[in-house]
Amino acid sequence: MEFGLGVIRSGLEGRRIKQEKRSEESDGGDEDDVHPKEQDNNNILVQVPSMEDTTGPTASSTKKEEAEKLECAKAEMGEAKEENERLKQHLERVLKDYRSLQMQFQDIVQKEPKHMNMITSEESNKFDDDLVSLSLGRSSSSSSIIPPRNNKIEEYNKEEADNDGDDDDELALGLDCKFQTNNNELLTTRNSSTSDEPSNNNKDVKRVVRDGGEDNHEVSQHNNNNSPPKKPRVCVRTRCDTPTMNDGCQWRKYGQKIAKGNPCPRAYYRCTVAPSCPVQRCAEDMSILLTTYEGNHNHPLPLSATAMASTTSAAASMLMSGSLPPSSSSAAATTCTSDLRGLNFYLSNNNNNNNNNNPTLSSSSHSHPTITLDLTTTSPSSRIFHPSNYYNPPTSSSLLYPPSYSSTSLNFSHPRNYNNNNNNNNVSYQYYNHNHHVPNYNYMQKNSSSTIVPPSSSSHDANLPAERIAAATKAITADPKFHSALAVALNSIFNGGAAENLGHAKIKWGDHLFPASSSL
DNA sequence: CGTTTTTGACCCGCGC
DNA sequence: GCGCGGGTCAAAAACG
Repeated sequence: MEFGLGVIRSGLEGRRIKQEKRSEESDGGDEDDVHPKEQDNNNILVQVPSMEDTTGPTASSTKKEEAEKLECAKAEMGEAKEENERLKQHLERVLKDYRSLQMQFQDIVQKEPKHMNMITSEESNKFDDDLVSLSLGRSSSSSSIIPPRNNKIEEYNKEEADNDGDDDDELALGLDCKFQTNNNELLTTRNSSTSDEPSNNNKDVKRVVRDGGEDNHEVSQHNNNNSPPKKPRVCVRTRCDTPTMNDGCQWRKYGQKIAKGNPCPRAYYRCTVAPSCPVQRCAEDMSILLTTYEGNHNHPLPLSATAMASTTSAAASMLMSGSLPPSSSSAAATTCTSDLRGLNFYLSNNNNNNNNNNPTLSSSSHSHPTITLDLTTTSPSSRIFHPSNYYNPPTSSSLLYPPSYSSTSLNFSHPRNYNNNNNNNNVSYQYYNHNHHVPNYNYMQKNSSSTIVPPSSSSHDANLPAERIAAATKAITADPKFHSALAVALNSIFNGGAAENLGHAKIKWGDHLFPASSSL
């Protein structure tokens, strides 16, 4: 961890890091998967001097030593290979467990349709994991969303009919998530317009507003004010040492500002494949990286980027659909935050949390509706759904959130570091490992006009995050009150390369609490 | 030479 | 209306 180095490594440092990163990527993704032991072995092999260098009276003994070293290195390499095989088997086993878990999940959903608030049980039964689309490519119907509840459905259907054909072939990515049902219907949650659309597409926003109550005040206010709705933002707090979070996308920095009261500059990034994706880093704790996603990708995403995109998409869906519990709710783990950019709150919240170190998901209020996924902390799974263990009474300032936006925090469990509160950096570390499968983005940029075909889904490594994210996204959008659904999504990301901790993950659905890995 | 980063200027929304 | 701060622009610099 490089405390004090600075958030945005300006000048040479930042550039050096990026260049190093590029060189790593250009070496080929598979090489990044080399087990540390194998890397060590490679080093050993390289360090073995050439036989030609051994001359003189000590040549024979040197040769002997070298031969021993070589044998030793070979032995270690063999061990590493064996371990690699074991890990592969482990991964396969976890995948199998995961699919088994999916089956359990579907069984539960089918048995208890009462938990499905946003969609009917029939619709939920139609879902097939193989048919889940995360809206990561071209969408044929951008306007189809989860129908509103109550008697607004008719109105929704009317609008839907009027809208048919208007948005065909629209590129919609990022903050959309879409489920394809068995009868080829597309169920999409839409939170904001794509960059190609007018930003004030109130119709889309209105459709995801829940009827009645005060949960929808944020969006309805937009409508009342005749002002364009602000795009939802999804903040992801992670611990990492790099200037930006490696989320699978390629970002280009276009600006930097010194935020008042923040020693770390806030950098602005755009997705270089297409505009509209600013990313910010802003933190007091130098190890904290706050990445804010706003807007939708309007281009196909590399598979490795779909995990974060779909997670943020799902989170934004929850936010904009008003499915997050109101701040006044007595729902578990609900806290109030005054301001997204009031990072003091988040940081102090964590720091003062008596080592609970619970990852939190917070939707906070500002000019933009924002939801924050706090991935910097860990929590014992035994506390996951016991809010009294980690609920922090809101500070006086945290109660000052504007009424226009609900301010909500969800808590979820992070299975990693189950017993290790001091190893927070593992979170980001594992995430970066996850990006070892990042495709060659230079290719994408140079061939931006051509169709980008994602890697074959037959690859376990590449497919795993998207697969899990798909299930998680489905869970989130299926039941807006399912707080822990986001945990599924985030577990999906962070468990991509470390199956050994899945045994600590628990997923709650309705009254059911079951481990993420059924056999562990 | 093309791409990316840096950085000061500018725009705009919001609060007072 | 004014000031502040967030966000963006664009020219210059840096880099491979």
